[in-house]
Amino acid sequence: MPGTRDRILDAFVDQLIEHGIATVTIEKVAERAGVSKGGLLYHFPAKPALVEGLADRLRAFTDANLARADKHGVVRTFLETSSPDSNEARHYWAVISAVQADPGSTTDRTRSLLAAVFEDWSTRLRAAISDPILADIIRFTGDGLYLTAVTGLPLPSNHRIQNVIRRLLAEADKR
Amino acid sequence: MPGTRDRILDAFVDQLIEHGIATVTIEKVAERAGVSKGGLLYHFPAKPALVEGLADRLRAFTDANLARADKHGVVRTFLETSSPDSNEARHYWAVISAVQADPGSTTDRTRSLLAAVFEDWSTRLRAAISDPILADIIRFTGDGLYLTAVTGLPLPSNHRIQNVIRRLLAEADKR
Amino acid sequence: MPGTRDRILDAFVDQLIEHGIATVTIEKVAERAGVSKGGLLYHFPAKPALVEGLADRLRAFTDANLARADKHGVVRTFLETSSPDSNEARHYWAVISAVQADPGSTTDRTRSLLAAVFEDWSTRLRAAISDPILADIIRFTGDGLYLTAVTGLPLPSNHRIQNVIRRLLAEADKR
Amino acid sequence: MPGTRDRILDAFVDQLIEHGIATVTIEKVAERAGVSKGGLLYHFPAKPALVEGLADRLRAFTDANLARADKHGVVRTFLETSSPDSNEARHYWAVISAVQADPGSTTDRTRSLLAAVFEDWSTRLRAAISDPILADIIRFTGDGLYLTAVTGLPLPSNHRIQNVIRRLLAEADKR
DNA sequence: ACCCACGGGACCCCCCGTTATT
DNA sequence: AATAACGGGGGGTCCCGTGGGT
Repeated sequence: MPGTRDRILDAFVDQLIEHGIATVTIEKVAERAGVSKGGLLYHFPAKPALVEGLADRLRAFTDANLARADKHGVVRTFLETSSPDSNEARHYWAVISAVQADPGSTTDRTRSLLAAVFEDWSTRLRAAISDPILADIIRFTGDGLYLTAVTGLPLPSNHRIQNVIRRLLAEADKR
Repeated sequence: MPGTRDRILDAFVDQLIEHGIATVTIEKVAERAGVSKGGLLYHFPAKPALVEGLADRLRAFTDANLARADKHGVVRTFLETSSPDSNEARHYWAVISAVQADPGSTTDRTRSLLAAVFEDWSTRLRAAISDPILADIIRFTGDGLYLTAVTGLPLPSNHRIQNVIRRLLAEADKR
Repeated sequence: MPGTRDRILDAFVDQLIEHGIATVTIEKVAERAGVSKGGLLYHFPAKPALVEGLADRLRAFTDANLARADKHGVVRTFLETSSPDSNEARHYWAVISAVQADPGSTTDRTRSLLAAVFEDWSTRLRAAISDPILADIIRFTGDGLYLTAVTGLPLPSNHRIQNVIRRLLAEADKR
Repeated sequence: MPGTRDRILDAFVDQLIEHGIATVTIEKVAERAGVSKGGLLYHFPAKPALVEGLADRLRAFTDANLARADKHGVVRTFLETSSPDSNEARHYWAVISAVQADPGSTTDRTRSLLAAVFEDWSTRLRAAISDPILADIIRFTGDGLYLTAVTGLPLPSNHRIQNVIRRLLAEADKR
């Protein structure tokens, strides 16, 4: 059984993905995590701390994926972790949502953790692909794909998406 | 002097872009628009109606840009309107933010207006570019670029962005 | 076609009886009457005036019934007008509801019109029935019956109610 | 010192009886109960819950009175509890007022509690009085008396009221 | 480590009544 | 006689965070 802290963060992410950041209240998260509100606030003294907890886990997930990228290939790993179902992607979106919805109540640490994750992938892609412009294109395509999915906008058919991925992989190999 | 309705919607977009959806309260919007709370609610009886008003204007902006695309070129126009400063992009983001923050309180009309705008650009790009996979890549790159900017994530230097755009324009011309 | 004033008062009574005094807003009444809110407020400058208009009509209905009582018998007429469907009973209840819900915003005129109607029936019953105690019993039974029905409490079967009425008529005749 | 819940319900009843249901706001009730708005809402998450709390207490008062009726006589106890000053009568009226003012926001539980109290008295009266028609007359007279008092309509002199009660007691004894 | 009871601020929205206009 | 647009107050309730207790 995972620790209380992790159960709380899981509940936060789940609630946000399912119903949107505006519906994420301390009470609902606590309930989903099977704790009382007081219990939650013991672990995370206030809402920004919750988001920071998410950012910390995002950092951890990213580190794991970056390590995996050494063996499986950077481009492939990047595009895989961009799938809206991956833990990294879910946390990525959760933190972005929270920060974006109310930038005023975001801790500096959250902001820099988020930016670092973004930069790390960008750097790694540019290191792995000799053509730097193509690296950026891959980076933005991945983000566009992912954000389109996560914002609920209509996605092209899976077939088309696979074609996009194949093409980018091929281009990256060519150079 | 623009009509009250439009002043209200302007204030809504401005507040959201500047401070995030969580800070958009009826009262602040009313104040920014120079109208009383009651006056605002006369025109938009509830918050979802405000978002729907935004979606209507997004539709109008998109129509104008789609028309312009016939003369200026689809790819170029698309990438231009993706600039976070364009009226279309601002409305696009505002509506996405609102829908995403609380999908439960979004009208069906808002949802379908938003999806239609997305689809219209996608269709137009695929019609203008003979290589359909490239069309999708351009589409997602544009979205990724735009959403990165608008979510406050670190953007690459302007130089790099221009290179990406130039490359995509060249590729689209080639085929 | 009835005048606007009467259409408004009809709408007021209908809305109150159907959905309760708390749901009676100027706007809803206006809509039901097919007038704009401004139109309504032209005829009744404020809410207490509306209730007073109702009390005036209650007075008129009561006068008609009191006149009818001379021919049809006081007890019988009283019990008939106590039926929750009669116009007098509906107005009676509407005014009582309004006064009771917020005695603070009731005009003196409304209050005295209401009391007068009550007293007039009481006096007339006592004049018609030689036994004054029986007259009071009939009076209160009628009110109890009526108020039970109008407050939505469970009524005895119609058979039982008819028995009550028959018994009271017989007793009144006896003395 | 009574529990917070009870202090809140007391304040609710007092405010309603003194100034009418339309003046019963959460804030005023909280203030009268010496608790903050938030504190009140902790115990009663919404207004209908408050009314339901009243209905629960009405049920309790009624049970106590029904028990007392075994020793003191049903008719006498019924007419006594119909006095507008009794706790049962006050709660009875408060719940009826609330339900009647806005039937749409009444919980099913409140409705059935109210109806059950009404029926229980009715049944008990009919069991105690051999003449069922007289039982109904007593029932409605009691209600009429009580509701007349509580709605602020002019009551006959106390002397006349006592006569009515004496007469009914005598009639009930006779058969 | 966790929970219950509570204070208090804010937000949404309702609703009344006024004013300018026709 | 009637309407549209608007100002402004207030009520319900949500939600955060605190503090005492276990």
